[in-house]
Amino acid sequence: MHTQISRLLKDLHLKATPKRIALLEILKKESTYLSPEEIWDKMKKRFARIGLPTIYRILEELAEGDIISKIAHPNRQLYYYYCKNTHHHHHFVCLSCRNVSDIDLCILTELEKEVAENLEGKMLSHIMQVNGLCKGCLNRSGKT
Amino acid sequence: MHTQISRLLKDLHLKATPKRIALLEILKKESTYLSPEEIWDKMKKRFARIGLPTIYRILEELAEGDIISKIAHPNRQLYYYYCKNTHHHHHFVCLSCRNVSDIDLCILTELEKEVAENLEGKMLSHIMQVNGLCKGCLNRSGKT
DNA sequence: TGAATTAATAGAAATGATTTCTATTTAGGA
DNA sequence: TCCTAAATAGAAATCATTTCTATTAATTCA
Repeated sequence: MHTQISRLLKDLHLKATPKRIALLEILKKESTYLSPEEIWDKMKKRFARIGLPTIYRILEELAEGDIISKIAHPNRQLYYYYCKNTHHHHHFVCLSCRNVSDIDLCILTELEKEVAENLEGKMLSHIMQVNGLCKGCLNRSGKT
Repeated sequence: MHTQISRLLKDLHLKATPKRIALLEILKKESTYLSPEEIWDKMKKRFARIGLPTIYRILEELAEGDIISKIAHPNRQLYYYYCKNTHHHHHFVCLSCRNVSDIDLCILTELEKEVAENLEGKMLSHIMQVNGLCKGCLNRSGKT
């Protein structure tokens, strides 16, 4: 049902357009992170006319609304991933197969405390991501 | 003395060229992070002929050798910063005045443990950076 | 239900940080 | 001092991302 997705969008004050719904469905279905162009390719199968800027815009809106998460790849490209896990956490991303695992180490409170108490500053955002090779890719490479 | 800087470069198997030495001097002198173009501007005052690609190349070499550190700005540009602190740590970067403070919370071992034990994966790299407003900028904005 | 209103989109074009390429120069060892 | 590999200049290319404007579509509410 699109109902839940529509609600999700409405809650963000975004109109539930077919393209936004489809994009979210695509990301939800995918188990790995995707690049904007890859998402575009999948969208082109559903829509005769669809521009890449639309993909970028929707991704940005959804990431802004914390519906999807950005993956910062060492190659400096951005990728996007839909994560069911809604509480604050971080990701271990496999650079080989693009799988994403949650890391539940919560450093958020400690960081905020450190910044507030020791530095007397204000934390606005933080980036925290672990890149590596997942279990599956390690095993596979070992067998080569 | 350039001697220490020369040694630093030699240890990385990089020739101690005047430009590499000057770039490191510039970064060492600076208390904030700088963009490649800003570094270029400063270098142009010392060298009649100097190309921006050279700046990028040197910065990459030095960052690769852990002599300087990259600052990933939310605006998606890279900045560079010379940090005296040589042990593993992370940075609190002020988005307003560009000051950098060290954060000594060491999550590295916990992360590695989490990845190795829970996920059975291999950590290759991690990004961890806290963005915000430093004490000085907070006070300044309060007085406005 | 059907305009009216406002947001969303297409498509082309621009942007701009970063990289690549080739000829030339230079550092550092022999 | 000479040689050779490494470093650099300068121009050009790359390419992810953004901007712009005209057009279309979703929602509102009479």
